[in-house]
Amino acid sequence: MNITIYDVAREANVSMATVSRVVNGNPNVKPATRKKVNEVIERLGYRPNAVARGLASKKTTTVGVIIPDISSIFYAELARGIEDIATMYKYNIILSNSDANHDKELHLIQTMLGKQVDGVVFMSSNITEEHIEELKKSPVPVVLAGTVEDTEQIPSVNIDYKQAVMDAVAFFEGNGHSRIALVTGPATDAITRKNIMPGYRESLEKAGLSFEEDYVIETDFSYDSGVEALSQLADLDKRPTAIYVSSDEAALGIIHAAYDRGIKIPEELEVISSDNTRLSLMVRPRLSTVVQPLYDIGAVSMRLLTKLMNKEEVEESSVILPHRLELRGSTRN
Amino acid sequence: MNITIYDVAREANVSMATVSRVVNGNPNVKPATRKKVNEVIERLGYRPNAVARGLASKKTTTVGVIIPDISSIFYAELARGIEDIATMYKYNIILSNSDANHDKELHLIQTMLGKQVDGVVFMSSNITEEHIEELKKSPVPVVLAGTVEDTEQIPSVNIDYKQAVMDAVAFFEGNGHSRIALVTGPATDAITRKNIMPGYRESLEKAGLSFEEDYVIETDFSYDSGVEALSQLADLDKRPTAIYVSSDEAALGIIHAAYDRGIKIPEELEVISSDNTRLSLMVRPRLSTVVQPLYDIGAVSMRLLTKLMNKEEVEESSVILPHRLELRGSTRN
DNA sequence: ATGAAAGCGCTAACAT
DNA sequence: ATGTTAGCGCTTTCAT
Repeated sequence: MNITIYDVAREANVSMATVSRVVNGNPNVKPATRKKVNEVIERLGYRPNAVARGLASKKTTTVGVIIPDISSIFYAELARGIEDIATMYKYNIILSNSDANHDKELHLIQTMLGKQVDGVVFMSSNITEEHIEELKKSPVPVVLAGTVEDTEQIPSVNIDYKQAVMDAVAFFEGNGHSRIALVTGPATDAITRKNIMPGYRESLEKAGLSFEEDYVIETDFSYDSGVEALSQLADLDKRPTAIYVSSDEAALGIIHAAYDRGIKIPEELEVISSDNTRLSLMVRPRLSTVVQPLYDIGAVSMRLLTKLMNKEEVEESSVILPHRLELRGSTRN
Repeated sequence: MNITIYDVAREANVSMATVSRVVNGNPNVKPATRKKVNEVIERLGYRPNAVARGLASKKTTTVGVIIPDISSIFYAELARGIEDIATMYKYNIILSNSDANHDKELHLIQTMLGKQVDGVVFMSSNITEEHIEELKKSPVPVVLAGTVEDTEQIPSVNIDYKQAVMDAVAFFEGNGHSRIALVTGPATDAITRKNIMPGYRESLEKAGLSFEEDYVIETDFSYDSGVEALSQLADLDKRPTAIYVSSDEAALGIIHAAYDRGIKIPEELEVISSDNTRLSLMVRPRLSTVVQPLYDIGAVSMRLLTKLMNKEEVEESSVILPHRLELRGSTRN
């Protein structure tokens, strides 16, 4: 049997209410009493039971984090930002991988709510109506991190993904390219579908360039799919001279596949990647990238969630963080 | 106010005990009753309160995971293994980053135990006596994942790190090298100190090679420190012709720094790395590595923990998983 | 400043 | 097969 507040109360000759006050830093305790109680706590090695506390107070100081895959470098950085801010505000995190699976996501939401989390940070590559309905029904606040949801019914933190692509394509155009390819994520990825693709088409149009079906390759963001993408692109009659890739890992695949084929980067092919994970520095030439502040997206999401949990007013619940182009060796600058 | 078991009981004209039985799949319920109760549960959208359940049953189906840094590729893979098996056994995970900080680790253990986790998976680069004492005092089982603790007082899952180095050095020796360098982690890293270093020295001795102070470089496992390590090594009068690196990320730094200096790999310099994270495939030439089954270490740790939590007998609580050498482009095979 | 007592929502005997 | 009841270890009024 563990030491309870009751044991402490008895040993210290006070009521459990007083022990509770001491433990919770309630000022209405005589210093002498406080001291005595603290001594007993120390001596007995009393450790408050957070579950009992949670039941009585209806607060668990725990937030749920639903993430597609923690072993992905991209999401791991987001998660780190989330966790750091959570810790700062004395929250713990229940972390679960969804593998971007629709049903798992829905199920995890239920599990988290069942565990009485005080809030949820939700990451997904594709939010459906069903998700939104579920999330809106949540008795505790939910924040989407790096996850788009057009209707803006759920608070979220993102960058302007569309503008990011447009910046990259504009850069390519400025460098005189007319054959600009796009290596994206899968069509199931909402950001790909709703932001990247439209941004790409729009900027081509703006530049007076025609859209070429062949210049768009869908990947699963992986290194291997990047390798494969380059090989498709390189085999084209009119091989593209610039590629925007929406994941660093795939970009590494592209760089290496180009290397294997003797295609010189950036002389014969310029590459701009997205994300700017540490991976972008772990390749030669180093990747020019759109800087997505992943850690910050996580951190700001969690910060926003703390405000929501605290019922503070938030001026804007759809936060757009700034992005920028970081030019390194994979482009001619 | 949320729907409680009591609301369901009233609506279904049964006692709360029956509702509890239905929810928990207790067979002692008439099918008709079960059906009725389930309908009410569905209609009311009843969701059991895990906190109340935890208080009453003294089980939270939650385990604590203390990890140095989830954004490190190495640990993220371990974490994924842990989480997958946890999910398989219906546990959730409270995940916290310790930054390998001694006090934070100790504090996190307390926090987790306060939250009444049913068990803990602990990862650390350096376990002290104090850790062991704390961990032994834990009322719930603890398993160390990828974390060495000589006294074997705490169950753990690892590979034979010493033998791994020795295998690598033996391979180098077989390839005719006599100038074999070691790029390790920091001296604060227990595996470095107690396994890697002794393994390195021992295999040199075995091979009749003398130990050269200059051939050992400590890093913080990072890419940049790998770059720096190579530059130190390359500047030596007797430049080493083979390097064993105990982290993939640092190994990439080494490969690229060598490339920048025009040192040909594997012709002029052979490199074997550790870990075998996906990083090892994201570089040219691809890294030959000691395969550390990171995901499996995590998975087996969690599996072991479930047995311990379940009070099952475990034959061996210090599990050593097999490792092997995977030879790729960074060595002459 | 301190204590008494009523829950929080559930599980787990124990009855029936 | 179902109901009754006593906790689980706290927080939180409400008294004093």
